[in-house]
Amino acid sequence: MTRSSGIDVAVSTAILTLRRTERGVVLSLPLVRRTREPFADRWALPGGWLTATEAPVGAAARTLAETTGLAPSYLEQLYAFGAVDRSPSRVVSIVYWALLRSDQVDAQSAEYRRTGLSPENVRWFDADDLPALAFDHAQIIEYALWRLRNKVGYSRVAQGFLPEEFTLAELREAVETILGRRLDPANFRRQVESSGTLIATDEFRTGNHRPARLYRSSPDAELADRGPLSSEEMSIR
Amino acid sequence: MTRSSGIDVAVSTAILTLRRTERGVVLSLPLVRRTREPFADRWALPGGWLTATEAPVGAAARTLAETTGLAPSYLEQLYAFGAVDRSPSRVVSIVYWALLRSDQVDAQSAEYRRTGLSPENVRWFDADDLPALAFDHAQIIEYALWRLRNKVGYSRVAQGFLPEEFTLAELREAVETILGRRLDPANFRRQVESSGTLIATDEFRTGNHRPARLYRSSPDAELADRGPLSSEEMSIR
DNA sequence: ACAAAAGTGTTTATGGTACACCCATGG
DNA sequence: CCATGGGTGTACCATAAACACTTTTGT
Repeated sequence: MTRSSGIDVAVSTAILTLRRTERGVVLSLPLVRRTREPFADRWALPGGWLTATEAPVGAAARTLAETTGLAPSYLEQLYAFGAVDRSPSRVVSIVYWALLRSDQVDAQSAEYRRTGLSPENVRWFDADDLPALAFDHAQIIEYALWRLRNKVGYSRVAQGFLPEEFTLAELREAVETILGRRLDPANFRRQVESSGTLIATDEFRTGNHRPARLYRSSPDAELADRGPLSSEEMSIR
Repeated sequence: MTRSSGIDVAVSTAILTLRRTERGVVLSLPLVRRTREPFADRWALPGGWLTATEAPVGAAARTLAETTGLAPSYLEQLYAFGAVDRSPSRVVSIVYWALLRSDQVDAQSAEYRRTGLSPENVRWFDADDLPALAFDHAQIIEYALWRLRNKVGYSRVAQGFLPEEFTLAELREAVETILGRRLDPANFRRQVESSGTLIATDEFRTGNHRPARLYRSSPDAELADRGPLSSEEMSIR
């Protein structure tokens, strides 16, 4: 039997969320500091080896939970990277990309600050201010961001960043951050309203000005097309 | 070292072309009859094990050439399939999809008929009339066709099926076959002309009626976005 | 001359964009 | 009552769809 011996399979995930910082809302992602060679002490995408009894998407969900303690609101395969020279040993990485609700990330961070114990070797970075990365992870993140920016235009992935209930201004701010440009509030409202992906509640967010109606994601559909995980998904659901 | 031992990596390719049959032009693809277990005697996508010294895209191009004797006009990664139960042994398949120029396929078939020697265990099937397939290859082909139909709407992949020079009616027939519906010739002409992806020649195809101008694909751009193969592609180019 | 495909013109609908304007609340 | 964001109305422009019409060839 001639098989592909000598090739290891890894699963990594680009985990994206929106964080409120001094310079406004920014796209952020958690990275893990490597403890071994190759690329010891460099930052890398969370991940690990694919085990014999685990589906790739399951491995992605597991490592995501291990590094962040959270469940993703969206998870999709990004690409399989397998160039011969991308690692000293021969590694094929199946990379996923995921979205986390920013309120859950904020709650998590507050919890860490409160208890004083936060995960070692995990840190959140702004997507536009990344450190030197291990392997080809810089290009991978670049591609994940491209995919996100692309998909936000024809799907409702942006809702994956937001809590259960949100205002249209909050949804618009998320999209604006992803795209890196401002949108017309009036036109944004009409587009998203006519798309039928939102459910208006009777509640309002009260603040400094006129209260804004709260919406929630319509539950009857996916945030976006996630590809052919029909069969794969069986094993995780 | 805990690695992903026990997992084999395969590369398969859904190779698509258009063939002229009794019932008009149809989407077709070559399948290979398996000679071993599992799924012996079943039809399957062309492919093989990923070797330690080969990039996945290179393996796809190689097996494609081995089964068809042709070079693809388009080649893109489709998805990495890795469900635990998709094969008796643990196999992760990195699947690509490719387009072949129909004139090259026709010439190849004519050559085989002429010489009498055609590849054993390889046969072309209509995409809408497939036999029982090995593994999860039926779903894989379904997804490849979905991707093609999707991408034909916002790129010029359809040109990958056509020879060097072609008429707008031929391009339209290709798109109509992919989408499974008729298009308005006048509107189709304007859209493709204004897209700037075609170069008009001074030649005309003479036939039963008014001669049609021949066009060729503009060479300065890809047929479609093929994802992040920047680094991978280095090794094959 | 006629059939049929190549190619042009015109009308209408639709969706996005820009922007003026009104509404409701906190201060 | 004023500043500010929430929310509505409307004109404008680009593109897609539908379809009438002209052109050019083979028979």
